[in-house]
Amino acid sequence: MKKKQQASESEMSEKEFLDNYDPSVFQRPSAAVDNVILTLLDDELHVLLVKREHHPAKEAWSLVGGFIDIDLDQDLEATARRKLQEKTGVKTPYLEQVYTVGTKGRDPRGWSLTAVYLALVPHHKVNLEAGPGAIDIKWEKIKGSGVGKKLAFDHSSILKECLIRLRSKAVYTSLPVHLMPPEFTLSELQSVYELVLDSKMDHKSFRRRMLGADILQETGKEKKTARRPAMLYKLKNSKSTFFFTRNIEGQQS
Amino acid sequence: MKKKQQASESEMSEKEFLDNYDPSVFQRPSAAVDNVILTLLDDELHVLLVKREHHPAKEAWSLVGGFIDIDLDQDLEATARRKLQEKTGVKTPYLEQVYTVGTKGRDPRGWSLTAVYLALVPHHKVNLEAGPGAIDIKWEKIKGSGVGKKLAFDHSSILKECLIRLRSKAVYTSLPVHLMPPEFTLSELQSVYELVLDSKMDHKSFRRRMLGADILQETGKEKKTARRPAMLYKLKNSKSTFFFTRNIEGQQS
DNA sequence: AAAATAAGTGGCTCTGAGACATTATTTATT
DNA sequence: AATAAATAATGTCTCAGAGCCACTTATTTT
Repeated sequence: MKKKQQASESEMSEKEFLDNYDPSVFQRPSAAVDNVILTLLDDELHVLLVKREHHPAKEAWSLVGGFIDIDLDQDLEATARRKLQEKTGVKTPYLEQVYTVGTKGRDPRGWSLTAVYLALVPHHKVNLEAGPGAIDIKWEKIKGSGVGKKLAFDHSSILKECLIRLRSKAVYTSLPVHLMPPEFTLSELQSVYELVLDSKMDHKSFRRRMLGADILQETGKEKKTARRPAMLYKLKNSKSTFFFTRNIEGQQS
Repeated sequence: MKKKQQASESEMSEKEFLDNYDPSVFQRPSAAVDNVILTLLDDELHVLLVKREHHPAKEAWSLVGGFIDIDLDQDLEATARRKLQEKTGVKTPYLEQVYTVGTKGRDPRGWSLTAVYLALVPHHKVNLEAGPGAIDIKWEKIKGSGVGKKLAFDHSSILKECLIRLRSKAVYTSLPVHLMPPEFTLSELQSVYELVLDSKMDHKSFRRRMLGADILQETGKEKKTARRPAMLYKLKNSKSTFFFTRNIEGQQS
């Protein structure tokens, strides 16, 4: 259903063209951003879900997203950050664009696309708020490649893709550090890797690898537990992700 | 500039909601797909460019792309394939979604986003045709992280990102095989890797790595050159990409 | 004081990359 | 026909870092 372009433009200047531009020449798909926001809670991965207030998929649980607001948002990432901050208060998460899904049928309102972002947030930074458009918000535990319930639209498959991304990157990067609290022990970090990869690792290899990457700094403090105290580390550069030249494998757990 | 949603929907069913749905509640950004189509020509990487027939950026060189046609295209990748086939006739390329750029200012017509695909095509499969909207089409040689000329909109930066993607993947995958003709020697494949990574590799390591991946099949035939003939190989599975567990580095060339 | 447990180290093997010398197979030159 | 030149292909060593696992250390519990 295209309308006709409004004039023969052969002799127009670009300025004239733009002054006459009719944005409805092509019907546009709707454009949104969805965030898969992951955190660590009770030694389990959790994803943030909101319960939709409005149609379509009213009262279904969905990822944290929304339409691009062409007045408010300078770019795609701004939409992602706006939605993220609206629900969690977190301003500076690890945020990575994963992919974009766009199909005729994924939304009953018609052709729609959504740019999917993966956000990793340390749980202590989060302040949940349902906010506009949501009647509830909660952390849902990850089981395998998703959550135990159906999600709105194609959000289950989006979540699945993001978990695949997290897991494949954990094999050759330091990505999981972005789930950690400000200070943590190497054993705690290893447990997070083991959780993400669902695989046990040798602690000697793990220590060698992480310390060799030169991304951690000793705090000098020790974690007091019921056993031998462990060194507490913090990130040297909390914004960056380290890429190893070899994969870590571990064994099936 | 939002219009008001058309009715209080609290008691509506989803069907009623959809029957009344006004898609202009939010103004939508324009949505396009752009392909970075790379091939190997005269032992150099080339990218396919078209010269724009219409405003904006009239007569500027640009990537092969266009708006999503919500009637024609089932999904984003269909748009990418449609545009690719329109210009090159290639139906089954290696095609990978790289990322999506969307900003207020990248297109003078207003907020726009484009899903960027990287296509690798063996040169012998290509049949160039300018087609509608283009007054010229050509292969432009890659120099460093781009081409020697300015491109329309933000296409220079899109091209740069795709080259980064290709180069980083060449370090740990068999991706460059998708640039090869149906049969090729290991030395020829190594030259392509060296071209992509701009780095010389040890041929023993390279052979070990490629043969160990079990993705190549001897054809039995030999390439007749002015020197010792080399074994010709073909891909075992031309659609897949192999992931190595260790990076290849090479030395600066 | 001994047992239990988690933190952390030592030191081996194994895989695959890097380096580089050597051998093999062809054409061109004499 | 013998030799030179060039590229294809192999042999074999070193090296880095993962996997493995026993051992030592520091702490609490019994």
